[in-house]
Amino acid sequence: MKKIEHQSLSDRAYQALKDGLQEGVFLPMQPMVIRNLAAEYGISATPIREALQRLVAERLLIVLPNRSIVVPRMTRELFLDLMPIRVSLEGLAARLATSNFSPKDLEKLEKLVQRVANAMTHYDAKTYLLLNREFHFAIYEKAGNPELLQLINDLWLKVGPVFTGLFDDAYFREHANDEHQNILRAIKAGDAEAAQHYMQQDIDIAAKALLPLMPEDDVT
Amino acid sequence: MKKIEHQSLSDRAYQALKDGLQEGVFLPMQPMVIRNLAAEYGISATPIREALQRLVAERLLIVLPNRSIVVPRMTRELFLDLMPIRVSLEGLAARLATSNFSPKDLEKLEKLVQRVANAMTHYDAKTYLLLNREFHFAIYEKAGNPELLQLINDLWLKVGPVFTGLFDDAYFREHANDEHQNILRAIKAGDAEAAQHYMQQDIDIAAKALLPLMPEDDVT
DNA sequence: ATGCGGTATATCATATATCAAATAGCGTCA
DNA sequence: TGACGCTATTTGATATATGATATACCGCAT
Repeated sequence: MKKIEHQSLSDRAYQALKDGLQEGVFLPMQPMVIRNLAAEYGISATPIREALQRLVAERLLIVLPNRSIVVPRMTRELFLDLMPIRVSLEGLAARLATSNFSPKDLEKLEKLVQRVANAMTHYDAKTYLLLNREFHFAIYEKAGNPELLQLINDLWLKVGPVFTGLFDDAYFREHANDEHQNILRAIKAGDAEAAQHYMQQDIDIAAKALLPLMPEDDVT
Repeated sequence: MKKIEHQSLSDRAYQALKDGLQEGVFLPMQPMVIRNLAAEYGISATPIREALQRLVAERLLIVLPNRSIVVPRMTRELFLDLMPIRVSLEGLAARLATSNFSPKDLEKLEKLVQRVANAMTHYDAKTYLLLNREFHFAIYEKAGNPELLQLINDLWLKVGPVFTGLFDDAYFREHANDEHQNILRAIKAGDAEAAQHYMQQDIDIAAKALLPLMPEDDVT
């Protein structure tokens, strides 16, 4: 008998909004009006308001001076602030994870590297992005540090929407999977420092590919 | 004419609760009952609930399976999870900060190191803790990365309450300010790598002093 | 003494009404 | 035409009532 899982409306609204964020449904700087969202989701304003406030507390949304809540526009400055943090935390995660892989885990990781390569060969940006994320989190989860995983997940939610620009960069397209292979090799060799190094390289290269796409500071 | 700053009840409740957290007013694992807090603060349940949910979203509070909200008890495991993150982020902040100090900033930092030493000489734990925090954040703020500063601030909110145990450790009492002096020297020399290294040492030494005080995993 | 069922109570979650604040729109005046 | 004042409207914030869920307590049967 399957346990009945109760989920509050607030939690469900939160998840729906978060999915919408990930899918880029909400335009940056466009007010997310509580009453409209409530009507759209067929529930009252309260759980919507709670879900929005929660996303604000998680810094995925911001409150403007007129109190409306919006998806922040990614700016060059914010992007530059986030990158060293990602390098630092994701490098740490790769280092912590390195000694925690079973042969089965390694096999899975190998398959992911291959599938990433395949997606790139076919210029399949959408699949690439999904698999890239899967590859990275297959490693970060092995770090065995829930707090760290959560922080990294939050970071990805913030910068995720701009990853779609990665395929615009020819250098990136050609070298993107090199670092994945280097990371994999280091992990297989149990070389935590190397894994950290190549993970940081991967993030650095991606950041350099994306930076030209970042708008100058907000001109709202 | 001073601008009239409007602050919502929800924001004010949030700040009051956060202050309470910092001062250790709320016992770990003791339910924070919305109605009681609302009565105590003289406002309705809604802004209290919002403030609590916000603190949950920031992971400073947790929701138990029975839906009550509590301050999580710091466990050995959580502590061990948080420390490498602190080492990583606060080391990064020290490194980023190193080239951003004016002579006046350095003077201020020097005074703080002296005052920390003074508090230790007088076995003044309370003053020590305040000044220690002030010293650290004087540096982190110089990193010029608001996202990073926020993350570090959050981490300090989580582990802050257990810092009171630092004075219990004789080794720590004797060596605590050594690293501060090393950090200061590195910053004055503009040596970002050294500043990072000594900052990480400082956090590491403090963690080792605190670890014996950490209870085994939750036995609620 | 223990386990079970039912009821009462406590407390969270949600809906709704109302209040508070911001903005839009309109008319008037210089 | 632009600035100002006023009103209406929109939208967030809060209060309150009610629904939903969890827990405590009691009585009864074994």
